[in-house]
Amino acid sequence: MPRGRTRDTDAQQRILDATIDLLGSRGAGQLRMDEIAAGAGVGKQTIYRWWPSKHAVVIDALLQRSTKETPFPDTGDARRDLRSHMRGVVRVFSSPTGALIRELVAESQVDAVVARAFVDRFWQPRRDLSTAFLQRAIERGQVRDDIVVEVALDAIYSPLWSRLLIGYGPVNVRLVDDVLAIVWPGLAA
Amino acid sequence: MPRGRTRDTDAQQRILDATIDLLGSRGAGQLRMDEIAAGAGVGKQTIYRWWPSKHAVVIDALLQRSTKETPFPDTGDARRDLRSHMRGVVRVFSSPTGALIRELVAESQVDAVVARAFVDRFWQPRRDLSTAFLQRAIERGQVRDDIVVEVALDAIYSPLWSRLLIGYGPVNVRLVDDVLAIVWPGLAA
Amino acid sequence: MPRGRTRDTDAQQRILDATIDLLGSRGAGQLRMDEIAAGAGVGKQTIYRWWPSKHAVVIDALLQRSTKETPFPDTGDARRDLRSHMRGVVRVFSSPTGALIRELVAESQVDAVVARAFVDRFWQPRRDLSTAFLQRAIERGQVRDDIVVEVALDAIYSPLWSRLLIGYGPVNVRLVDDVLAIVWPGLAA
Amino acid sequence: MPRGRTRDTDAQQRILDATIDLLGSRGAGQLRMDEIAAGAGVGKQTIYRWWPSKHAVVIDALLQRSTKETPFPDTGDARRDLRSHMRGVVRVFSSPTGALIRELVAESQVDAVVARAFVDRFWQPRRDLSTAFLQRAIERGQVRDDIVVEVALDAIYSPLWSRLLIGYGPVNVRLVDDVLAIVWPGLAA
DNA sequence: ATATAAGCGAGACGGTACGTCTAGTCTTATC
DNA sequence: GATAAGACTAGACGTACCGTCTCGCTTATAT
Repeated sequence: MPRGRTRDTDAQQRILDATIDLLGSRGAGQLRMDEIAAGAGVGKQTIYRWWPSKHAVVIDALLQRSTKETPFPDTGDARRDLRSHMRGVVRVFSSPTGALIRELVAESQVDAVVARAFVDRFWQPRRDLSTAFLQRAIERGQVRDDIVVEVALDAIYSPLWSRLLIGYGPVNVRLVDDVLAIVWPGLAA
Repeated sequence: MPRGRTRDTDAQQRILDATIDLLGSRGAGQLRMDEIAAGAGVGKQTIYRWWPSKHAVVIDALLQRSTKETPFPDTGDARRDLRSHMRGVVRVFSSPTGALIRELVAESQVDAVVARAFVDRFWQPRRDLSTAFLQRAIERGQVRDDIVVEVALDAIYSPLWSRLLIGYGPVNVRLVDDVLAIVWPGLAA
Repeated sequence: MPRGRTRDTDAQQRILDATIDLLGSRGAGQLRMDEIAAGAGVGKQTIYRWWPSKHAVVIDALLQRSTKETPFPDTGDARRDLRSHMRGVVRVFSSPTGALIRELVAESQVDAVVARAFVDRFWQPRRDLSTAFLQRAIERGQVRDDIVVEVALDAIYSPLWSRLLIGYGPVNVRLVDDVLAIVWPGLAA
Repeated sequence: MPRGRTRDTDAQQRILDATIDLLGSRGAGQLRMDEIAAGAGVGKQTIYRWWPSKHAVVIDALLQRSTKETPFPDTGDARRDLRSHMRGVVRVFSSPTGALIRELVAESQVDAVVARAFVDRFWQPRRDLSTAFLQRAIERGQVRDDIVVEVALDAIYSPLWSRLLIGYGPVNVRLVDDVLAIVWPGLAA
């Protein structure tokens, strides 16, 4: 065993929790390093030991919080499963996680490193799950096989994203059904 | 007419131009009040006299620059007209105007006043034109009359927006055609 | 006679009055050009038409206000006349004129032009009167003829000035008598 | 002992040094916070953390620089000792310290807090030394015991001060002798 | 009577320094 | 030796005030 004080592994968790608390309660853009540190009962240096920047913390907080938040059911009915997943996305957007996402998208406009990390670590893994879902549905013959999958997913999900980010309209269950009503005809086999 | 020296509209224009130059050349988040003032040959106070915040300037710059940038043609063929308009949007997103939009969306996550102004002054007027277009197409019998127009427009345009803001894929002419391929079947009468 | 509207000589007076009012009521360092203009019901340009800077106005206000404020009596008794004059100085220092003087001395530390103007136009004329008074007393045989007159006047008056400017002690009638008690023996023939 | 990084006394010293350099080389009123910070290699916040205002820095610079600059000799000959001390004051007034003093007196006209600090921390301690000196001389029978000590010191020193601050005449060794020639007769027992 | 011209109040202008804020780094005493 | 505390550098922010410039109005002389 090395000498000296042992690492406080709990601190890392408290930092992520404080990040979510602050962003969730005050909204995107109101996050201060001093406050994360104070809220976690931690020195700022401890944060910077593990993360290179404020937004790296936010990404990890987002990843930890949102793991398995929106699973894909597999009932065999592709439309129903998709609807179920989209409802999960709506719930996430309305939760504190929504504030984390908004914070990161805001910073993504400014900082290409954050943008890259957000896409690679948050967006793409979830997109991959959706892609797999859609391809399964194609193989089962529930969805047409001549569509561009990537763009199909855009048509399905991006209305939720643009409303989250621009705020011109509600993000709710009703929206999910309206989107499907319009998009599904172009997808169904 | 009020007494006193009148507002220097040339200075106002130089401020908006400097804003666009700086945002266009350096990207969102790289805009500094001192630099706008220096670039416009203006004192900072002159900016603050007429705009309440940096982002109010950006909104005005955006509005001035983007007027009539993406007109709606009316050939009678709704799909063709829509495609033409979407290509215009793609062009705008790739121009310096795209940087203005990204700057404002970033700030919208943080500042509700900016978010409101962006929607009311930029987004909604353009959305109204799109809405009118779609309703015209419905009346002509080219588009189904049982869709939710607002959501239909989301399905059409939001893929462009989410790619602009999140950056997971290209925003180009190809995307326009792919989106139409998926969405149009659900719209066509 | 030149064409055009004639100068409003009353405005000049209102400017000086406003300057004294503001300095007198709020103290040195609290004088703003905008407020002088507003107080005098005048545009700032009108002030700058007649005076090159804010402190040039203050000097003129001081000169106008203090003319003949502290006359030298001539009773034939040099000590008594001197005491009477010093009492006048004490009164001036306690009046709004004191604030004008403090303002100008403050600016004199910073601006050599103001310093020069203050000495040449305010200080030296008064000093000349004192010098004349002292020389008269020497001629009459009431004051020794082997003193350096300039320095004798310093010994007499500068205690009042240093107290005005540094504020370590009161400037009152009692001080006048105490100063004379100490200095007069070195002056009396 | 409190936790956390301790005050960087070297930075503190560099701030005071930069203050003296700037004031000494450019004169009173030419001191800029940004330049002190740049000259000291320090952030502005560090200055404001330890001093409430620019002039609080100047006072501390003055105190540090002038400690023991003008000691009182004690040869037993009061007039000679006084002359020696006054020559020290003349030297100080001609040094960069003179610029610090002029800066503080200028601000004293405007800011009562600075005025109070200047008197309490700089003026009064030195005045106390002079008072003690004079009382010693009285006890030794070299100076009359019926004078007001405070005013005697005014008569001695204030000619130097009023010339420093108003600038109507030189502050040099000659002045010291001339002042003593006039004032000493009123003091000597 | 009309044209011309200077002075005027109002207030916008360019510029400079201010004091504040917060990111990310560095240093100390403590555990 | 890792930690909490917190001081550190750097740099943008929004405000205040100076002295200048410009507008439309007023007041006078010259035609």
